[in-house]
Amino acid sequence: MLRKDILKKLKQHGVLPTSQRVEVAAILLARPQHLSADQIIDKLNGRGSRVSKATVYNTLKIFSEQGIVKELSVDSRCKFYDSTTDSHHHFYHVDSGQLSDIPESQVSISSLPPLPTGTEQESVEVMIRVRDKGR
Amino acid sequence: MLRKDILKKLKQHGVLPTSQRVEVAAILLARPQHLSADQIIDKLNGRGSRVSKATVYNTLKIFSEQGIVKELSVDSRCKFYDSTTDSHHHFYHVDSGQLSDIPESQVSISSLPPLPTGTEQESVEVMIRVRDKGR
DNA sequence: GTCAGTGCAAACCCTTTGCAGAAAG
DNA sequence: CTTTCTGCAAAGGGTTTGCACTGAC
Repeated sequence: MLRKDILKKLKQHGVLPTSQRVEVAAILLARPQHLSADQIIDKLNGRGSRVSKATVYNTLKIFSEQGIVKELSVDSRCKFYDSTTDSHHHFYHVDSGQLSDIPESQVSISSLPPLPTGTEQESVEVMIRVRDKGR
Repeated sequence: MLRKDILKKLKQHGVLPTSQRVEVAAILLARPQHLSADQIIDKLNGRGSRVSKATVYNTLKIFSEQGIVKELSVDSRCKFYDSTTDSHHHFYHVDSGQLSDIPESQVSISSLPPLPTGTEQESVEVMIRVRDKGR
């Protein structure tokens, strides 16, 4: 994603594009991926950017509140931030903790239960947990 | 669940049924439900049981390792322990953080993607996120 | 100038660990 | 008796908060 498009995206979502926010966005939005705050901090350090830990956390919180990224709670140890905000499904590799996307089109659900009274559906997500063969 | 059946269940899973473990099991296995460690501690205190925080955590860890309960990571703030260990699906009420079960039979998935090479399926779980209507 | 964003460290919360004492087989 | 479990307090790891400083409009 080009810097120009990142600036546009942040503004579209009502987020002031400060240099630190653009740096975080440039890493996370580079491709469809799932990164933890920690992984993002490592990547920032790797490219010589100086963004403090707290700012990364604050930025990710703002991004997910504004719908720029999607927060995932798969592992109770840490949150993951998904650069793909559309509804989609995931493989979760339990041995490595690695998440990967499954396009919505590759899963079809033919029946669902009625929703609890007074609620409306926000999303339906399928998680396929996999492990290394023959463990 | 009767105390006698709890003792049996713990033994079946190779867990020594100490009094603290039986107390924790009695609360969690009372009905199909999802409780956090904290909620269990509150309930123990409420009924006047004296089980330390660390012991509750250690006990829950042992229970989930031995398949007596199922550990769920829905909320990154805390783990939930599910008294239903069979494969099943969940509603997640995003406003309240409340989880509820969906029997496996009420969801049918008609197509799934191929698994990543070298992996085997551990489980397929559907999470339906719902929110209060007209928020 | 004013208001929002940043950096740092300290605070926080849930969970795990270490160790001495207690209990189970 | 030996091994395992318990309780407490302290450590741990990820995340959030408070506050002075900096920077944007």
